[in-house]
Amino acid sequence: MKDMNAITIGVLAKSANVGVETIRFYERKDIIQQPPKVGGFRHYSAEDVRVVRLVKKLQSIGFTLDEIKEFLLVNHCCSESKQVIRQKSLDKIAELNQKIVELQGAVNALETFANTCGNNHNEASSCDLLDCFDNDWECCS
Amino acid sequence: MKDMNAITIGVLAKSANVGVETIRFYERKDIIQQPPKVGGFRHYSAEDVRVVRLVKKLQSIGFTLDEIKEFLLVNHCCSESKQVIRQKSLDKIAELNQKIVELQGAVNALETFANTCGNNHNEASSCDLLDCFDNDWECCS
DNA sequence: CTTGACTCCGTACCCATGTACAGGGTGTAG
DNA sequence: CTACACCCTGTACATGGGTACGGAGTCAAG
Repeated sequence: MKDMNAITIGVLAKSANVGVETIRFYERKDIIQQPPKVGGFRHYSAEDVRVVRLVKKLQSIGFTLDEIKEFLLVNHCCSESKQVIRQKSLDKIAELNQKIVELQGAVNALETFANTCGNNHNEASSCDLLDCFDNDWECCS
Repeated sequence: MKDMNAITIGVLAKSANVGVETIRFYERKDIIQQPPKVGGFRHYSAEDVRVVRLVKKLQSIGFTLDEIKEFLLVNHCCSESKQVIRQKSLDKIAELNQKIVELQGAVNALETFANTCGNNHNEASSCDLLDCFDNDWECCS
């Protein structure tokens, strides 16, 4: 008798909007734990869906899979480990804030570019990408 | 008689903070133009330094090399092409603004995490990454 | 004229992050 | 029973963005 509410790998993949192969890939890489198997099939919990979604979220804000692995590993651990991950969080916050500044600079540069260059038909406009981006904001990596 | 101020590939690489191989790689990929050669050696201009730096800047704010290539190609072109790149700039601005919002959400989540979880010695603290990130902000990719 | 730092080209290799089979098993609906 | 959708393991391939290496040429200083 099959539990129709069972979260199989396909269901998990769909819920987290990734491919089935990606889930298996994450398990091979120890980013997520392989769940217990029922009849040879992986049997996930609702929490696993949240975990995979978190992985994608962290990835989209610039974490590598290795960093994500570390965060997830330490997350459920004892408090001395938590101090480690707390520091990493603070570092990451600084990094993200730096990135936000950088992106804001890029938005400004692109706006200048779009306004002064693409917006008119003056072929001799002196503005080009180099000039628009040649301000004093720096890229961080 | 060698011009000691000549910008060789090594000088360019150092000025732009990349490897020599990276420059050659960019030339193979037509991201930057191969400069005239003097005695068989590539001979760059000051503008080339700006170009390579721009490439790294654009890359760091999320452009792929293909996108960068396109931007650089169209940049010096006639005005109908400029309308194309102008639209692409506007699209990119929207994308970056979206990313800024996302990063800001991430900063908030990480701050919550750092404050409520790593900051005390309460092992039973219910807070974990999942909870901190489980708000309604979405990741865009 | 030799040595050392630099360059050339071409090709092969590397890492991160997946994606795609091949060849098989399982479970339920018709 | 058979078809079908799904799952398994293992391995190979793909893509973006470099990085390294072999074997050879160039130049200026000692």
